[in-house]
Amino acid sequence: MIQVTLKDGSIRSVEPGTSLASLAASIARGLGKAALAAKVDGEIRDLTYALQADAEVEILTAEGEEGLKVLRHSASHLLAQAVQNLFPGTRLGIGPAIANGFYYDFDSEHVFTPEDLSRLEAEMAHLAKANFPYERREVERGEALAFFGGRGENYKVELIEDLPAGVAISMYTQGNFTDLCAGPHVPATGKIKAFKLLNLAGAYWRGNEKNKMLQRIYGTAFDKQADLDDYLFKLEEAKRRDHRKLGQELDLFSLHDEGPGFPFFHPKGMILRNILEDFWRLEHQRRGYQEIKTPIILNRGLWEQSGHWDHYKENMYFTRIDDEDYAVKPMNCPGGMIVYKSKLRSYRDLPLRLGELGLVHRHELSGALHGLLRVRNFTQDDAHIYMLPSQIKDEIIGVIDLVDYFYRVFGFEYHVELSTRPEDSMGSDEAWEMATGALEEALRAKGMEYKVNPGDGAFYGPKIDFHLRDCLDRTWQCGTIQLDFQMPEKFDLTYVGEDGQKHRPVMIHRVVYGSIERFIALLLEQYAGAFPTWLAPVQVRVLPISERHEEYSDSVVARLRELDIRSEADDRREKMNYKIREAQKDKIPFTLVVGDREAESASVAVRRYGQDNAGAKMGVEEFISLIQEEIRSKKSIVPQLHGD
RNA sequence: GCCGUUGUAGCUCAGUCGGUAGAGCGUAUCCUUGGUAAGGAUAAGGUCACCGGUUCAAUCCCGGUCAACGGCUCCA
Repeated sequence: MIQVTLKDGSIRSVEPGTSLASLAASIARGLGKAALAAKVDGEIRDLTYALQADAEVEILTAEGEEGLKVLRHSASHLLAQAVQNLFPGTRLGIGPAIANGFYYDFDSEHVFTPEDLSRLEAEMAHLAKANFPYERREVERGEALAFFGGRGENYKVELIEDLPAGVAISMYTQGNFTDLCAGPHVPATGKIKAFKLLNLAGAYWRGNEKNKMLQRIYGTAFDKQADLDDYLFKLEEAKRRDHRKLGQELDLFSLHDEGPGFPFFHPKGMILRNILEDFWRLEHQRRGYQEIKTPIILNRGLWEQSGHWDHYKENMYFTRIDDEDYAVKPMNCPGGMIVYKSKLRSYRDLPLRLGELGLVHRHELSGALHGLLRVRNFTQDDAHIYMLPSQIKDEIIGVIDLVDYFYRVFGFEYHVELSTRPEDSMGSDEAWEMATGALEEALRAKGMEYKVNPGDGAFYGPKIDFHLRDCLDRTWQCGTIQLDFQMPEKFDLTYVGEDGQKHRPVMIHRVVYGSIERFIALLLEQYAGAFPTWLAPVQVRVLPISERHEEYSDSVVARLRELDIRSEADDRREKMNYKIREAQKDKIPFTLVVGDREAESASVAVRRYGQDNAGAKMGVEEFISLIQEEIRSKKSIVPQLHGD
């Protein structure tokens, strides 16, 4: 007998050779039915796996993330089977489970259309009903190559050839379909009950743009239809809070054919921008930053000196002035260098923190543009910190704290990534190691968790990136801290040390919002367009009940405006219900209804955004202190994200 | 940039199997003077993305361009 330790700590004795399926069934009949796979000593296995020695076992069901992942991976095989049945000759790429579902990449003569998706779903349902078991077979490399080679599956052959020697090569078969796959899988296709194919996309084989583009089909699968319906509903909800839609509805900004990727900001969008910038200036001033502004177009020589000409040219725009080459700045740093060098600096001046809200232009690929999240010109809330080597750690920590403070104010959750040296970069290995080490050290000192992105750094230095999430769960880099030993060298930056000699400063490039545009997009999605009072373009709308209340309504607006509370009156000849509805649709934090009763007593009837009840009547001055406190405290209510 | 889809009024969308277009919302004007999510009437508003081709005739069919959307690649 062997001893099996279950997740709850209990121990069971079973015969050697007992399968995980029968173990699950012996624990509870329900578990036997729900089991999809199991974790044995940390490794996820098929239920057919036979236990041979003492082990820790956790039965996985679709209730848990890992079980759901196995289910989705199996669903991708089901899709591949359906595709090959309906479109014979289609060659297979890869088909993994991903965050909220799965995909499979295909190479087919046939170009898949959205209509094909429902046909494929029907075929998948048919194959699921047949309840084919997923059968695992481990084979020799030669056999695997012969099998897939014989079927013309050149992508699978390539995968097998790249597998390191000594690795077990396994194939899974369900009915008439066999795929190269490490597994594990659910016991049989019948386990896949609730699934949906979502969209079609092109994807380069192995993610390399030099390779052929395959056709990718995305889908998702859940344990129960109700869960699937719930997920699809959430997707619809997410679309409702899409910043592109809200930006138009709330009249914040627009995008036009005349300037693809170059956003137009409307009056209300400008209010928001300006608030974000005012807040930024205030907080930076408090932390010892000074502000500068450098030109948007600068001479070619500067960009050659900075390395951008060699390493960033594809992303830059150029122009000619008086027969000389100029470039539109894609980054603010070279201009900042010139400011640093405009006078002699002493070690006493360091750390020197120079901030710049700089408008940069980058030529992004046309297919990459996305609302305000990916544009071709944007304002970076940049700053460059010039310092002594001994100040590096404290300065990085200072920036980490600053970013954290900002994101907290807006109620953002974020995660951190550390990006290391890319292939196309400049500088010595030692400098890169030193810089990367310094960033890591600061992260460790803050006790922050982070993910490493090898090769994702800037061409002049490694970086710490802060990522925020959009309404569709995609993450976007916003804040970043980049340690740079190259630019000071390239530009021969110096400071005069205690010893009276010239020394080389170290510098940090950093942004907090990242880009004002991107940050606004994420704020819109974060609040679903219902901005907290301090950010709302219109904070108060006053609704006079009839024409004879206009005078009073105007006096209330005038009083509020006197105190810089952004207010307006809606004195259209419309019914109260109509005006209330509009004020709610415009997501204005406070709607004040004024009629005879209010005019007589210098009061207002306050209705808050999103609250159904007719609000309380209160004195004008009382309302003013309420809203002022709310603005001062930057109070925000973050609506539930993603409904979960 | 690549793959796929889409492009009709300010917005959301119908429609025309080839005979130059329609609704709702919004806007304007008039009526209604109203108490917490849509009162009524009338009117204005479109080179059917753009450029070519086929045709007696193109918004519709074909080709190209541009843009948007979903991805891939890339990135704040």
